Amino acid sequence: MNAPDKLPSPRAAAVATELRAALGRLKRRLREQVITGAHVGDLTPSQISVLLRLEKHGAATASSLARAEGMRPQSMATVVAALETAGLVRGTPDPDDGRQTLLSLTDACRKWAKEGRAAKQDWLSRTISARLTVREQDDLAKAVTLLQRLLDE
Amino acid sequence: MNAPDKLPSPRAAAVATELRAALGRLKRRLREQVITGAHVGDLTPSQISVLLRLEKHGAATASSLARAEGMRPQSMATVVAALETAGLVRGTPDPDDGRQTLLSLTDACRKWAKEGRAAKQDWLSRTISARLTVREQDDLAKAVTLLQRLLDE
DNA sequence: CTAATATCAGGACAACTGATATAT
DNA sequence: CATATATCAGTTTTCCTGATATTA
Repeated sequence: MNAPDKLPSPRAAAVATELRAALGRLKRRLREQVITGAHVGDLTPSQISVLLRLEKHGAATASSLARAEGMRPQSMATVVAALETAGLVRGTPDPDDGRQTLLSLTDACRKWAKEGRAAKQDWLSRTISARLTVREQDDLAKAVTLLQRLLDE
Repeated sequence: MNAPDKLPSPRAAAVATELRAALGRLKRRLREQVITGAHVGDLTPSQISVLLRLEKHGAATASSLARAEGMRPQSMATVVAALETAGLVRGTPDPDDGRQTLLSLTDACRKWAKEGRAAKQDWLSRTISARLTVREQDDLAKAVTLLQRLLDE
């Protein structure tokens, strides 16, 4: 992959700095949208992440989700509770292990995601679509996979 | 640029979703570092953003910084206060307008940034350097400028 | 008894809103 | 007086830690 340097290259440091700055601004912008817009499509990043994971890897317990997301089980419980009241996720007790509650997407959620209704009303999607060329959208997508690799440690 | 569609493309929606998810995880990881590590290099994204802006555009008031960052003046005041106690930023009263306090980087901050000492001890920089090829770092940098364009509205 | 899961209660942090003082 | 800046105080959100019950 890369030379196993102990010290980051100046380039890496610069990218990291700019990325941090952009991160803060993006976070504020997203929250702004969540608060002002009454759109269902504007879920918190944590909630989105959980839905995505359930869709990709199937049903899971709250604890395993918390581990996967690098979050405490108690925090994940809050996220899951929100998704349950929104009707996007459903919990069924595991017949084999009474401690666990298996979480899965509801049909309503699948339909909702498939139709893309959520995303289309979403500020970030709209902005990406409006201000970036298709080529640039590809670049951004590639960068996101790079980010995911960093986060999977 | 792009076709002025009212509805985002499916691609844009997908990128937005993944980006949101990555955002949440990255945010948690960064905070973790800020808390555990006593490194000076680990500032909050807001603080980084302010330093970057002062370096690029020169001295500014807290209010103008707040406008530029899309933040409330009161919130910015907290950020600035933290930077002042860290000795990275200094406020001098505007001789022409007694209401304003002009903020500028201290020499210590410039030196600190120039040496890159801050960034080199930083988790994000280290990880980018260690887990991404130089080519991929370029891709990431390009994507960050795209993000900045989105945020400048 | 030990380990894993779920849940309740309280705390820290960074943003927010509202209100007030001061200077132009 | 009207406007802009700075600041004080309280609220919200999302994560955190600690403690406790339940079940395998």
